[in-house]
Amino acid sequence: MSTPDILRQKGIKATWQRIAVYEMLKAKGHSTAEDIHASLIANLPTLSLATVYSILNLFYKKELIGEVGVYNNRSYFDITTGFHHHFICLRCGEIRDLDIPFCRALQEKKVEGNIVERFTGIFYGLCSRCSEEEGRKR
Amino acid sequence: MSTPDILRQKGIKATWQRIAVYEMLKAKGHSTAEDIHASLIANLPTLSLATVYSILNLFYKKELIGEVGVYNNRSYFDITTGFHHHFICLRCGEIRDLDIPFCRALQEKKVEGNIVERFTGIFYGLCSRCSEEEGRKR
DNA sequence: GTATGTGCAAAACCTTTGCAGGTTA
DNA sequence: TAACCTGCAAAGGTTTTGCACATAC
Repeated sequence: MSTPDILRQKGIKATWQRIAVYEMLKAKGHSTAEDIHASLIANLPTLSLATVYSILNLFYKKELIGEVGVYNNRSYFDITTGFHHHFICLRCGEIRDLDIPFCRALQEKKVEGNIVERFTGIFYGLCSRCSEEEGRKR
Repeated sequence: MSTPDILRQKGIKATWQRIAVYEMLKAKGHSTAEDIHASLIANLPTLSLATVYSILNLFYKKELIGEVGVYNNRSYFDITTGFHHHFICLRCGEIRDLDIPFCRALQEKKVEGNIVERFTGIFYGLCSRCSEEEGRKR
């Protein structure tokens, strides 16, 4: 399905700015507003950062995109919407999707009597590549 | 053990500001720097917000306290340090500790080949109390 | 054509920093 | 006493807002 159709399906009017932001998030994976703006501005010099923020917030509210969470005081967004965990490397900053089986409570969208709407799960540490490199140094 | 001793045991010099912040976090549970400052300022008018920030960051670095994560762009701290999940109610803002059994990978401090140092897991939704109240309204 | 989105600049917000003066051990 | 901590104010960085203009449907 084309990006304009994906947007319209969620009730989002398809402007070229929105199409560009959506496709850049899909291409780059986990990104901040600033990341996406920086990547787009070369080809779209008139696109403003405030617009990127507003578009990402709209997409998130309409459940077109998900969020990784806040890292270094910046919000990272995710093209994937389903509940899943992330791993963030404190050395290289890479963000990886994890495929951890969820507990039954979460699959039922209920934990300890509370109704779950959203979930954020982040592991922080050394990614496998960085820990290999650190090991080689010693 | 007294608060000064708890601090010193972690290699933290026991000033009255630090003792006050630690005891307030223990009393209030999950709190932001602003929360703690607001609660203390009535009795300790000279305590500055910048000091509360610096104390909480110090405690966190020394692993005396934990963190819930970032919610509404504010960092919430936790008197408990062990890995555990939280539930945040989007209606009343209450933060609850959850007792979800962790997957084996996490207990091993390793997930998919990556070494885990820290973990943040937050469920967002309607807490049991709020969902009862909402149900009563309808 | 009309409702809605965008761009710009400024504001709002939380958090950190630099430095002078004060306090702990 | 020596090292360290605190308070103040100002700066830093991200995100939001208000308004005039432009665009999608």
